Amino acid sequence: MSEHKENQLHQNSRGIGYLPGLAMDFVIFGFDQDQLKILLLEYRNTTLCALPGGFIRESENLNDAARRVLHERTGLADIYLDQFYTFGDLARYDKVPLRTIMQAKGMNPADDHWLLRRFVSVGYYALIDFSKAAPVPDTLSDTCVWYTLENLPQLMLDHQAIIQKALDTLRADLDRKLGGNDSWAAPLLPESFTMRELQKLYETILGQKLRRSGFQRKVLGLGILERLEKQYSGGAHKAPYLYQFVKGN
Amino acid sequence: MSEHKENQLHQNSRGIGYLPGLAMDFVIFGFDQDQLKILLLEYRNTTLCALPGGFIRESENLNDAARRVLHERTGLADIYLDQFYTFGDLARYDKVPLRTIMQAKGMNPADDHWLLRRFVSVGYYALIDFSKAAPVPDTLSDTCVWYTLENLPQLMLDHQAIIQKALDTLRADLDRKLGGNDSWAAPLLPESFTMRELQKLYETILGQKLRRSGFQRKVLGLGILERLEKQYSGGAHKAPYLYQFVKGN
DNA sequence: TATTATTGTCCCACAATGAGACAATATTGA
DNA sequence: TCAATATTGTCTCATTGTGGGACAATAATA
Repeated sequence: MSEHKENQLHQNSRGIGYLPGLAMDFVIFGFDQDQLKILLLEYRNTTLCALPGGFIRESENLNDAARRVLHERTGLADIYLDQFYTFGDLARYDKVPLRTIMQAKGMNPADDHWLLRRFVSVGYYALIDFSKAAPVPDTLSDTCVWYTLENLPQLMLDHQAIIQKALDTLRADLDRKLGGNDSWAAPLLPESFTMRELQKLYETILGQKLRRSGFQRKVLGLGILERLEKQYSGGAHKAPYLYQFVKGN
Repeated sequence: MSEHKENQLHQNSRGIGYLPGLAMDFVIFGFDQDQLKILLLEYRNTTLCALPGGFIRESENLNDAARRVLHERTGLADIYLDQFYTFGDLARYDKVPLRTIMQAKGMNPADDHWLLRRFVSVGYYALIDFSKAAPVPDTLSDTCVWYTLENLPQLMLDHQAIIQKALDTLRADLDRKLGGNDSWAAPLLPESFTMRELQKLYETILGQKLRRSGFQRKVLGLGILERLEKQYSGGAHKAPYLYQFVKGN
């Protein structure tokens, strides 16, 4: 829930107020070396990790706030961003780890400190270009770290469940998103890529192997790929074609 | 937005507080006479209609609040309920119609009255048994009225867009929901029904005609229907079988 | 120059789907 | 009483999509 954010007061020093009780959490996916990764925040002096999150300014659209926070955390703009669920269980909110973090930061918050009150959190997931991201931690956390999906650390609150839900949504929407003529996968891959790389991406997101011929047949049939010249530099085998997503349709 | 709810104060007379700035809106679907209908609230002395909505108590899970409000508005429990999107645009919130409604109720709210402030609203849609619902208006509205989808009146704020989004989600999820062994369609149909009725329901939700033989083949193949004896009472034609959803799986 | 790993393509069996044909049969009305 | 009518249950056929693998082509390596 991102209750850990850049300003320690609900009304920051420049007088910009945030909506009370409402937060956003981000599941930021990147793809590197055949692995799907997620950006997490770590807190020094604690073993706690959390999803990046943020708050909504009083005169800011919810989705604009999401883009703003994502830009602040990754340095990236024009991101593929999807709102997937809003988490509002009471049980999800546990004061203890938050207090631990704040105390590790030298704070001694009262029981009714706004950061310790209940939050409802809107979940977004984003697909970003791993190679272009320049992750920046927020003021409460110390580092941004990419974690592999299969190797996640202990997470704060219900962040594990949020990631699971994001992944479920991403998987369920994969095929439908492909049908559309929007190359959602573009940020996860280099400018041009081989069919194998694209298939690996699919397999990693879906968590299952796909058959080579079937995958090629299907994805080429969609007409979203443009075939380039071959690449003569790979391994000890026939050179694969390079592809890129057809632009601007 | 549902900023129009049972208590005029954010802290009601019994001292139960609500989360500030957060609301829920409901797109309540019913099915009657081959038509998909939506439950709307009307305000006397105004031409305004709105979706039913509600607020979340300070110590209440978000999804519990949704079930509670739905029960208050329809008298029904154990409802099929799906959270589909959270609406947080500034533009969606317009004070003018709300003030009109409150004034029609004899109120004269100050500019910073809590009901006139910005709300973020979590959208839910529900599928309910039209014949068993006993709609009850809230304190700000005067009547509950079922409207046909194709014949919606002018709606407050962004409620038209909320309905559209709910419908899009419902359509997109139809087939996936079928795959699961949960008979989501049950509340929309009588206890037992003919294949034609089920097909009509599908066609109405999807907004398109389906082929008879294909529909039968597909839906029977799912194994979610139990065939009963024939019904001898219909029109001037061969009697159709009756079906019901197989229970408890 | 032979080996090796991987690629591009093709093939076949089978399942799913689109579109329709046709006999069966309650009710209606002559 | 019985033909007409509207609808139903089922079947067929062509077309398309999918699972699973075969096979030759070929860039690097040994």
